[in-house]
Amino acid sequence: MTKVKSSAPHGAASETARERILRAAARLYASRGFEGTSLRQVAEAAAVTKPLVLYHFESKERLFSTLLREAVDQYRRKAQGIVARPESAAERLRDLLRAQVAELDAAPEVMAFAYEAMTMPGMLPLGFDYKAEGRQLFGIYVRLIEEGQRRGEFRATDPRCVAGIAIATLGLYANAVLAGDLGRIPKDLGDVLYGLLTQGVEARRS
Amino acid sequence: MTKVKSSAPHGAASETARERILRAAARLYASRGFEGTSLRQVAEAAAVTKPLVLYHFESKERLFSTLLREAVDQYRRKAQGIVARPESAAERLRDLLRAQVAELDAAPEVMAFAYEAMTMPGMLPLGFDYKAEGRQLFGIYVRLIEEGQRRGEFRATDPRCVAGIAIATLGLYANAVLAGDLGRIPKDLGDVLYGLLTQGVEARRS
DNA sequence: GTCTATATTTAGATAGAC
DNA sequence: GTCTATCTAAATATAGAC
Repeated sequence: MTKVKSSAPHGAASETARERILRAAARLYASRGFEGTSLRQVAEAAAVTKPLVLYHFESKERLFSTLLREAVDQYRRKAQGIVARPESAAERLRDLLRAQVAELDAAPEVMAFAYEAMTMPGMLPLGFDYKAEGRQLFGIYVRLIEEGQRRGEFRATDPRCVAGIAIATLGLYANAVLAGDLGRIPKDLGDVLYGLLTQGVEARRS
Repeated sequence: MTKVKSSAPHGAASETARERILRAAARLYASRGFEGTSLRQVAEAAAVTKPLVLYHFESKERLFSTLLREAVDQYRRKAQGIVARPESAAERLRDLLRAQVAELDAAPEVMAFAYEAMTMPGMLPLGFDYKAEGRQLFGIYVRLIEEGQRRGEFRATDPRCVAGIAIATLGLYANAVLAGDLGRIPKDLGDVLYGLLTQGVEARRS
């Protein structure tokens, strides 16, 4: 711990250079990909110099992996907390979608970045299997659908397809917001997605 | 037209260097993105030299735009042919999904490449608005859903969310195949996706 | 922690022989 | 059409002052 000479203490509101770098990197990686983003661009977007980025994160790869690990850990912890609840599978699916939509709305650049890193066919030469983390989140959805099927709440269909639909759609919305095609995430996106996932679009005869 | 001195005539089976370059580029762009893919990598994957790539395509950007235009044109023509049929909206939606799944299965690297280019938040400095092309395909889905709603076949919900679900899911499967997470596209993916999109996962009381 | 150099590698692209 | 050799610009990363 070094001496605090700026106005804000360590964890406080005023944004440190390190935090600015992480935010700028998430946005750039989401937009241009890992190899499409240079340290110069990150430094400029964060209003610092290139060597300072390397001072804080050691290398371009470490900046990427730090960012990804933090994002995925956060999503996974929240998701695990929701699926562990003693409710019906349908209710937990609804809450899981709502929670992920809330995270998407709060930081679309982080979700777009994480989705891209997870689904990208190529494997970046990082020191850890970052895609295994993403598969865990996917697995949470799959197990929830399977549980609902065992309980008779959900019909027999490929649970991985259902999980894929949910995650892919969140990724698409994240990209749409970042691209400016969508001003903001619709407040009820979680419920709309839940409604489509469980009921479909087809009109019912009453 | 230059003199034909190799064994195969212009449009024939034996793969030309030009075609090998296009295939290799689709795969690499899908995996690593535009800026993450170097001409050296494209040349190596196509088993030619770097200057030959530039001889055929003039620049890295022109290689990318040639590839994207051909892919999107193909998808759009086929989609327009299907939605113009005199059938119910539900039947056309099913056929559209089946057709896109067939294209996904035939060339997953092309669909993954096109999906990534279309949904990527950042805009590459190419000479044309390549994302407008993708929005046309999206619009085909949206109008089909809206028509189904007017006919009373589909219930009232956000048609853009339905279109997004369909397209995003196809993109995810394309990436999964390319990444090796999925051996092959399931034969019935079009029907499974259609079933989920129209009926949802929820079990019905009979 | 933050900066100004600068070293080193690799990128996209061209020239010119065959 | 395809190659070898080479140019120029930009990338990641380091050294060292403050």
